[in-house]
Amino acid sequence: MNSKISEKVIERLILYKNILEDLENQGILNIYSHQLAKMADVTPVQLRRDLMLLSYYGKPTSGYEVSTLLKAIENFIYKSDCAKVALVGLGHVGRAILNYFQGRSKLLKIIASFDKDYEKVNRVIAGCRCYHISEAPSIIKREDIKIAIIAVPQSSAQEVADMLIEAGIIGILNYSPMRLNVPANVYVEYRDMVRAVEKVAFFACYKNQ
Amino acid sequence: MNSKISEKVIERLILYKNILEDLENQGILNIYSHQLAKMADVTPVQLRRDLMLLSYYGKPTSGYEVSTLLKAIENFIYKSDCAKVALVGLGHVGRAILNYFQGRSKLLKIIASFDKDYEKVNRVIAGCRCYHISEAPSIIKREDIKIAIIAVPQSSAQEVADMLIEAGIIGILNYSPMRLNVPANVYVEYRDMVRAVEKVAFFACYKNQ
DNA sequence: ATCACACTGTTAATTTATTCACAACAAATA
DNA sequence: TATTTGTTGTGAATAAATTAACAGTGTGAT
Ligand SMILES: NC(=O)c1ccc[n+]([C@@H]2O[C@H](COP(=O)([O-])OP(=O)(O)OC[C@H]3O[C@@H](n4cnc5c(N)ncnc54)[C@H](O)[C@@H]3O)[C@@H](O)[C@H]2O)c1
Ligand SMILES: NC(=O)c1ccc[n+]([C@@H]2O[C@H](COP(=O)([O-])OP(=O)(O)OC[C@H]3O[C@@H](n4cnc5c(N)ncnc54)[C@H](O)[C@@H]3O)[C@@H](O)[C@H]2O)c1
Repeated sequence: MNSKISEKVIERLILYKNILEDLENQGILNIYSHQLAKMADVTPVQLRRDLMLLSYYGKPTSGYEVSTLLKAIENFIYKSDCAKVALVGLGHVGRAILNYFQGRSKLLKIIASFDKDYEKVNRVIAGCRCYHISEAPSIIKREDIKIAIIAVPQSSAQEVADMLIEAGIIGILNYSPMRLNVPANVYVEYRDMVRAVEKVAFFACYKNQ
Repeated sequence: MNSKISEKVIERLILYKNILEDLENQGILNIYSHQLAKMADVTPVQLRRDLMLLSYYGKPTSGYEVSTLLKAIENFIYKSDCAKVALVGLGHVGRAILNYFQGRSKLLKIIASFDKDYEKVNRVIAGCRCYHISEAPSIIKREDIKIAIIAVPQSSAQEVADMLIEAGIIGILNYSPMRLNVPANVYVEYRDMVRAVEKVAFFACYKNQ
């Protein structure tokens, strides 16, 4: 049917969505492509091109209506069967994530967290209870959770991933530096901050000769 | 001189570097492009193409020598004048970063952290002392720090960025969701985990129809 | 009314990134 | 020695992403 949707377009649409949420909160009703593009650090043409994916149309006179464009993007991006998220590993990173995440996405919710440390089990952080990792398969299946965040040490990441996938997880955000071996239908995104800083350091210097 | 270097190539080179470090620790001396490519989830051709940026050559018989290829990539990626990193904001995220980062990059070191909360000032975490944010300009100038990680609340991110840039920072890794307004010579990378999870959720569902 | 304007949506052109296809090569084998 | 094998490095081809160019359109000024 559709031609393949690229990662970059989706990243940009999600960014536009964020910006539009802010604009809506500020009570701004309409916006032109060049204004929104500036806020997103893209060209106006690219923005308009990206919006072609949606079935949404602005007006040459008043530009885009913030609320309806926002809805159109949400509609395109959000898949309601991927709304529930599990978090594995309640160490430094896991807690930072949990404290930050809840309520920040209109659709996505972390509805369970897991750890192997009994000190952490049964604690409730940001409205989310922590269960022992051994309960993960049954809870993930029962709640039909499809998305997981991995924040366990590198040495446990692969075994945790195997277990999650076995239980039905199809999307993983992996904060450990471990490269995961997963079946083809599972989507994995890696977030290693060391790599991120190295990239920044390279391009910062590169830009300045 | 050279044609422009793309972000994706650099991200991949950094990933190859990581993998090669692991291989070196495992005592593996040589590796073929198809093996390394598999570990990095790229095609062998792409890997070889990427290595064309380096002035490094493998052998048709034994492939690449792990140690020398690693050095070649380090040589290409690491710019010694961007080795020092500052961290601003010692909350949940800041502490997670500090605990994780030190010693994981051969070149980069977080040599100072800053917070406005006097409770945190003078604490030493992972060998890095925390200073009051008001001291940031002088320390950054004195130590000639060029790279910074921002982990303060969204509401303070722009003012912190302005101050850092004024003090000489040219590369920022921004963990707050705030879009920063910066001069053209400053490179900014954004790491918002809500956006990341939303991307994962989209593509996980997309992949599975 | 009509014109100039400022904007959107989209086709076409261009640039960038990836993949294909193969020459060159060194070792192993017959 | 000649041949086969498996690899690298890269020019050429293809695919993907971005940018340019412009037709269409409602608005407000003249
Ligand atoms: N991407 C980043 O920015 C970043 C930053 C810091 C750390 N990290 C990585 O994230 C991961 C977590 O880092 P951290 O600083 O939070 O570590 P941590 O040691 O503070 O926390 C790890 C948690 O995982 C739990 N755990 C360990 N094995 C488990 C298992 N098999 N099942 C369930 N839970 C298990 C531990 O009990 C602990 O609570 C590490 O892999 C680290 O390398 C990433
Ligand atoms: N990218 C992610 O994965 C992720 C995850 C969680 C939080 N966040 C974001 O990262 C930022 C920090 O989150 P957190 O959970 O660590 O928050 P936090 O409240 O735990 O920590 C913020 C820290 O910044 C300090 N601070 C505030 N204003 C400051 C200023 N002007 N100068 C210096 N220090 C200042 C505070 O004293 C505090 O120590 C927030 O913007 C949050 O939105 C990002």
